[in-house]
Amino acid sequence: MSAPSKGPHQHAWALLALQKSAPASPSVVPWSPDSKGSTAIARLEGKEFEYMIRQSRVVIGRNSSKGDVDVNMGHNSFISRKHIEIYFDTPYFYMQCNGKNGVFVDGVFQRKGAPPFLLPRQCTMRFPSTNIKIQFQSLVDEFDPPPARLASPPKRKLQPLRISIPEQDDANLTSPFPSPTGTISAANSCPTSPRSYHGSSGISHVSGAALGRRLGLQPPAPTPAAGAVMLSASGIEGSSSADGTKQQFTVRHGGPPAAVAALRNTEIKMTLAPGEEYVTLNSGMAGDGGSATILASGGPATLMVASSSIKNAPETYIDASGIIFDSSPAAMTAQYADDGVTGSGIVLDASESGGLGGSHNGIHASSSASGGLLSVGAEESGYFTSPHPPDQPNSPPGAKDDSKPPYSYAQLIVQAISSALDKQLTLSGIYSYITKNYPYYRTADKGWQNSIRHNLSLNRYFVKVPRSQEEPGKGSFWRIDPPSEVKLVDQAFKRRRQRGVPIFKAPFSHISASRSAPTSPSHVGMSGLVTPDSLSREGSPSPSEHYSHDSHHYQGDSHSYQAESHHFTSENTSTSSSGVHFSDSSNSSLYHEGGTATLHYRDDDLGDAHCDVIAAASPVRHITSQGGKYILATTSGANNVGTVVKTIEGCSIVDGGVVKTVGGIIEGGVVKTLGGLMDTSTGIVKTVGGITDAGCAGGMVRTISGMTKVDTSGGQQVVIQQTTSDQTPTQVLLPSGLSKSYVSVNGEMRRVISANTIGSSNSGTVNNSSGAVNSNGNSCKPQKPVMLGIVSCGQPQQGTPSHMVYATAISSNNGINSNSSNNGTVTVVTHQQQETTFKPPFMQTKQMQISEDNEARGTLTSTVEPVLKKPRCDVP
DNA sequence: CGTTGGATAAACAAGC
DNA sequence: AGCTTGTTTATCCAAC
Repeated sequence: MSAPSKGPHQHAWALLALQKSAPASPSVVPWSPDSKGSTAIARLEGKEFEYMIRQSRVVIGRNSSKGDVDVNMGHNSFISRKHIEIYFDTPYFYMQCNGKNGVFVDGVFQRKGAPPFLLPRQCTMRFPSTNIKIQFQSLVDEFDPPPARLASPPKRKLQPLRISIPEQDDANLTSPFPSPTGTISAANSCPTSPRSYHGSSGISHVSGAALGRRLGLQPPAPTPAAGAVMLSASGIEGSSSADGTKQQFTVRHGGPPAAVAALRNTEIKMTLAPGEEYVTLNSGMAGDGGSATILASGGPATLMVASSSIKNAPETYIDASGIIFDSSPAAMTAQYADDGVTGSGIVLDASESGGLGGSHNGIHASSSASGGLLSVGAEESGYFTSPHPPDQPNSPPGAKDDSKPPYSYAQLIVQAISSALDKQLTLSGIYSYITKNYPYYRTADKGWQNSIRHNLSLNRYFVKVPRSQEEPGKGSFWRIDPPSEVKLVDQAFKRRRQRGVPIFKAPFSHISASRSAPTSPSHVGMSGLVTPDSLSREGSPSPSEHYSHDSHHYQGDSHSYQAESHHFTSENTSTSSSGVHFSDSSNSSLYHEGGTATLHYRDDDLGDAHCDVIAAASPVRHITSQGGKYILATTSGANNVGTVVKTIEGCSIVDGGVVKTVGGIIEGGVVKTLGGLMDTSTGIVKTVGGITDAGCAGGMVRTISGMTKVDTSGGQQVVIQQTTSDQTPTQVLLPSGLSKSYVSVNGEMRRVISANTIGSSNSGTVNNSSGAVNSNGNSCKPQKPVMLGIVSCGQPQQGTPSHMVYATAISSNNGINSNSSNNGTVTVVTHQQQETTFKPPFMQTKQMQISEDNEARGTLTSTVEPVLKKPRCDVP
């Protein structure tokens, strides 16, 4: 190899000649072994320091208990202890990167373990995921380095990543549920459920996350010119024009799908594999940042990101999470047209973390008009600029070895389910996901499957969705309890300590130690997942906690259940390794000080939810993601004073002093939902953590913290028929024709399996004192409603037709119609029949007032805790 | 030490 | 009958 031999054992340093320095340059000095230790041979300059290299080898990194380095870059989790070594090997300087995140040298990424890199006389090194830079300048200029490795960085083609990509064909063959449409599931090509198709045209969906993880090609090296862009969407080969103003990237992929990126003055040419035809980039954030969609169907297409949008929006986020491939070879060109926004560009960030999470962790591209530097993170473990602290790596699924993955079974299940396009999987689908992505389980005996089933049954955040009767297949679908889903997904890839394996010190342990809401169901265990025990065993909230709700403990039996509400504490999640990528093209100081932030999310007495971001010493730049919803805390761009928190969720980016929502929607600085949906056209909150019918507009709230898929055309609505006697179960009445719909019953997904028709004569039992009148004043009495069926806990007991009915649905003013001024009250009533044979687990009433000002004011009162999952019905 | 989180095993039932 | 799916109980272990 052309790289020089390692080590500074040189004997020819005396050959160095005296040099005169340019006036504006640091002094260039002669160097000889005799002068070692006294004469600087190179200079390192950081933002606040200057270091003269006088020895043959310097180590740049961060000090630790294991010792100090020569150049301490401070405590930054993105910098490894011995991140870079620079050594002098006559007559050149070389750089060896040992930092897990690699390093950028003049914008060219150097991965860990790469051969020694011949440093040019002057260059800038930047630590990935940070804006921490070091200028290197050789003071020994007798010999200019040959233009070896830097001669044509844009065209340099590096080794492809070695990624273990499960064989798709094999997967499809072995999948118990091969997609009827040839769907490639979101991130891992894991088998999808029979319903995991979108549309009917055989479109395959591949998330950006998948792209970032799975594609194995070296990103093109950017030019270091002003306004340079860098593309790290893996799977893209790049080339650049000589002047660096135009780059072209061609995506090739034989098996895995391709990545796409859009960059200033950059064409992205995608050559789609057979069977893949077009690609979409979906954008919809950042104010008027607009939507960028590529649809290259059978021919080239161009992504145009209107630069006017760039001008008007400091940051434009392009969510390329849903990249669609179809069925014939095609070429697509994505182009970002720059019409004068100097220095602006688009940062593409193909998040890896939570990559199995599918579309919610897609590619996010941001651009800024303020600077030319673009950082990009289409990240691959150990290769790209990892979002993960070096000490806390997060390997993607698709384990590269057969060792046991560092995830609990519950995490694996969450990974699997969240990877499915429709966020549900059968048991066998879960199996397949695991065996597909973690080879360990291919060879292990079947005990792990038992454990998977055990976890599904035991953990109440896994909810079973029965199939409809006419649907083929065995077993139910499993989902993640919607109120918990965001958190669980966010935690699903956090490595946990392997049993018997010593653990490194968590970089943010001081945050981890702060357990803000120990009684919360969101309590995060070591694996980051809520466990039944944590939900049931823990005691009352500590008085010191800010957790301000009423007691949510049902003390009726040995189980004490916590309310699954919309308040939760992010805890250490926050902060760190959950896979948030922060890309910033500004030249302002940039920090990733996850350790300085504590994120508390709460419902305070006013009913407003907000998160206090407590920044210690440094501006917080990097907080958390919650199920793919990014919360970025930054210093303000203008003057670096104060903390500006940006919450990015779906379609809103909001600056403000506090985080407004976690997973909710903010508009104009006003919290609109607490993780729910809002009709963005009218600003009317539709749900609090729930779902309305599609698009919110004109729809009705269907659930609170649940999900329904209900066609509400025609003004139909869900009606709850509440229990009026011990002999009558609570029923959820749905509009007719909903035999394949979902309803949320106390947070549990249920499919409508009964087509029982209840005549309108039943209206007398509808729990609606006013007769269920919709916004138009018309009767909402359902026409031929479909009875969901008896929603009961466990098996009906002999002689007691319906114990423990947990029906949760919309009652009363259940039609919150955007056309109406009726912001209404959504009342959720769960009724517990009392029987002498067992204790009622709870009687719960939730009220959520959606106020006139469209701010979500979730006031939740619970007399006792709801039993949300796996309730024991046979308690004697 | 007790508690907690998690892994593992196994009994058992229901349904295909 | 055998398998898969799902529930439940029990035990063990390591970390806290």
